[in-house]
Amino acid sequence: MPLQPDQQIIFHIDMNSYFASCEQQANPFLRGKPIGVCEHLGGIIIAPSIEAKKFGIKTGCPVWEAKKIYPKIILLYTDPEKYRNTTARFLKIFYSYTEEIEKYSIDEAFLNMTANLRHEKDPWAAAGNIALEIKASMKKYVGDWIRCSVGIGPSKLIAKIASELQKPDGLTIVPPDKIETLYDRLQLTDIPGIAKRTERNLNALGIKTLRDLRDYPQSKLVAHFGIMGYHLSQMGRLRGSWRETEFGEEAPIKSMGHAYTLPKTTSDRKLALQVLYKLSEMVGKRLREAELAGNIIHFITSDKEHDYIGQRRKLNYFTADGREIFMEAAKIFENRTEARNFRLIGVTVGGLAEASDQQALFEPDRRKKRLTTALDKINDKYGDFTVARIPAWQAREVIRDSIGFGRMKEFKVRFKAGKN
DNA sequence: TCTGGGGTCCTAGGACCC
DNA sequence: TCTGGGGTCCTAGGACCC
Repeated sequence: MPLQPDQQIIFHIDMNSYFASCEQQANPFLRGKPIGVCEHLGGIIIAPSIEAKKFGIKTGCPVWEAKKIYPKIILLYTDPEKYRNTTARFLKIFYSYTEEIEKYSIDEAFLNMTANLRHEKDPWAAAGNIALEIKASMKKYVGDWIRCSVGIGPSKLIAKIASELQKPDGLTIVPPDKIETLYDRLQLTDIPGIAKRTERNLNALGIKTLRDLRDYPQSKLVAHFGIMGYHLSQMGRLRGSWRETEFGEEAPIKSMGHAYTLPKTTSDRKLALQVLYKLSEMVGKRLREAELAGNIIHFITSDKEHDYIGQRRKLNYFTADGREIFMEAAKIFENRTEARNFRLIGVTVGGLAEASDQQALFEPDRRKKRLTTALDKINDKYGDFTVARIPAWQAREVIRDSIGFGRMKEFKVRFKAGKN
């Protein structure tokens, strides 16, 4: 039966064990082997390969535990650029089918295929064939080891749920008349938007299954959860999803930040400030590259017990200057004297606007702008932190000592403002 | 050896304004 | 005499996603 005018066919395509697969694609030696991608060895496995998953190593498993489960696991550090390049390649394939794409994350996307299938006699079967075609193209142009699971349904929510049902290398089609069968297969936490916390709250109301949620009076959910109750009720009916955005529109970037987990918890405030300085410069650089500037500085730290302390402050100016970001974040840090032990340090800039729109507020000082541009050029050429400015305040020492911190190069270059 | 790093959205209270 | 009501902005924190 052809599609009704108001019906849609949405694909959700989700890469399997993405970061690990990219590594296996890049290096034949790793193929077919249990590997794990991590940020550092004291951390967690961000992406176990399909082979590692067979041993029971899951995403989020601490590295030491993974080693206990399978001592010969091959560990690799993340290589974001590699993953971004691979993503660009599979998106190119998707765009050859439709412009109506929502990039949901680095390894998944929604495709609105309605227009492609509108005139098919059996659009759902035809959808399956297109999915197989896309998979074949992926194998050919992206690589054998980048496998994906495709979910096809009448809405983003159903498509997303469908793609989860069969992994790896899956294909699951859920036409409208099959939605009902999902209730036998899904738990509350299989619905995107319902995680542990919400599940616990629902359980407290006697809601244990997705059917329970569907049959629970919406008015009672709203009375209990406020607007969330309405969304939960919709989720129980497998309708909508409040996080959905429009197809084809790039969502503007709202915040940009970096965080770093120290190898060990420390109470050394100076070290924490050094980390903060480096992170601030990294954020500033990214903002400038994106031609953005922001006016909200959000500093965050957590201790060994993962107790987070965060504080944000709105500035009366816009900035994309790492040094300014650092000084504002450091002010917040200095005020939070109750934070004594540090494991994680983070800084995020929000309230983003396009730098060109904010020119007057953003860089009132043209000399400073020239300086920033010149510094960026040098650092692009010779590596980050080849040159850095030292602010004339009490943290001068912090920044001076930061040169050489972590991956920074130990260059010290005298640099005068305005001469380049 | 004891849990990443990038984000988004929502809430709720207080300040402030008219 | 015994405390309006609506709106906006700001901020910290919670929950969730990949």
